[in-house]
Amino acid sequence: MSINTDVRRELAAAGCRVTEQRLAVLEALWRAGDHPSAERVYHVVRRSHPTMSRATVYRALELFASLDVAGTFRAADGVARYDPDRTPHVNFECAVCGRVADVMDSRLQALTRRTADRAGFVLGRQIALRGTCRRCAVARQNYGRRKHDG
Amino acid sequence: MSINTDVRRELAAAGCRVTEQRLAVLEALWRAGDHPSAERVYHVVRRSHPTMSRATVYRALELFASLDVAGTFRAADGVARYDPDRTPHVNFECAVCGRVADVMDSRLQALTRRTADRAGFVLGRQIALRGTCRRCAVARQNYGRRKHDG
DNA sequence: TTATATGCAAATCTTTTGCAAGGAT
DNA sequence: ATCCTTGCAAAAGATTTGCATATAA
Repeated sequence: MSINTDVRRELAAAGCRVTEQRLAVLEALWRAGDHPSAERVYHVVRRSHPTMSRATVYRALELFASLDVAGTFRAADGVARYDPDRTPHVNFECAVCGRVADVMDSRLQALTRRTADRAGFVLGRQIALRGTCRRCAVARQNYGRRKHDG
Repeated sequence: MSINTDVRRELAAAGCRVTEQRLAVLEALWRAGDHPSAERVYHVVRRSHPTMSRATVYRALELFASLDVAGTFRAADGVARYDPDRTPHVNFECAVCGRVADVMDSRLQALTRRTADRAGFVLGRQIALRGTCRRCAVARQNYGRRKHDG
């Protein structure tokens, strides 16, 4: 049971058609590596499907996200990012540079889910935490408090 | 020492000028209530300053965020939100409707910060967790798995 | 006085949408 | 045969930017 097979099943269950384009977007999402934007997926998919349009890529990614075949979140710059990895894990997102670190920590996951539950929230498979990566934190320490650069 | 005074100091320390507009945006940010967008702050500030431009509001909010006078994050819809509350707390953000629940949980905060530290991340005063609020989770259960609505 | 901030309008950038043609079931 | 998808181009919506003018320090 490949991912491909799983997705075919998901699509069928949702009454959606299995098209060449959707499968290509899915593959590109995996190939694209680390939490790619729609634009990045578009460029990767273009290598094998030079005529595919942006609209199709955007629509496929949105469909995958709605079916929970892919995860999605907005980076600090407002651009949507997609994540094909549906294993439960914690994402630390850097609010400055956008870098994302995947962390498996079952204790954090358990406590987080319990607290969310008390607050009336349900967390998805991916738990997202926004912060600043050490590199950006250091850079900010050195230059940040001096002067706002207009 | 009012917030106003604090911000005057912050601005001065950064070499930025204290203007009528910036103070008005700050006040509107507090008045606007729950995690407003720039557009919302603009409308609130307009009530007292009918000639102020959107650009000024956007610039002021960005400045406040960069000085850590306000918190900022992107809602699921890609729109920037601002938060004047700089007390350490956890924000649960609903990825579907955008609702945000503020939670004070020192144990979660402590564990989260410790884990972040191990992953090479520094968390800000606000820790953001993305999930689905119960209302949206229930709605999804009822309608979600049926058919993707084009 | 002098660098910084504002207002306006235009530009930019991501994402969405209407519609006719193509394709899956 | 039917209804979903695609591609294209235009639209939409948020945010940013260039520039002349106004203003805080």
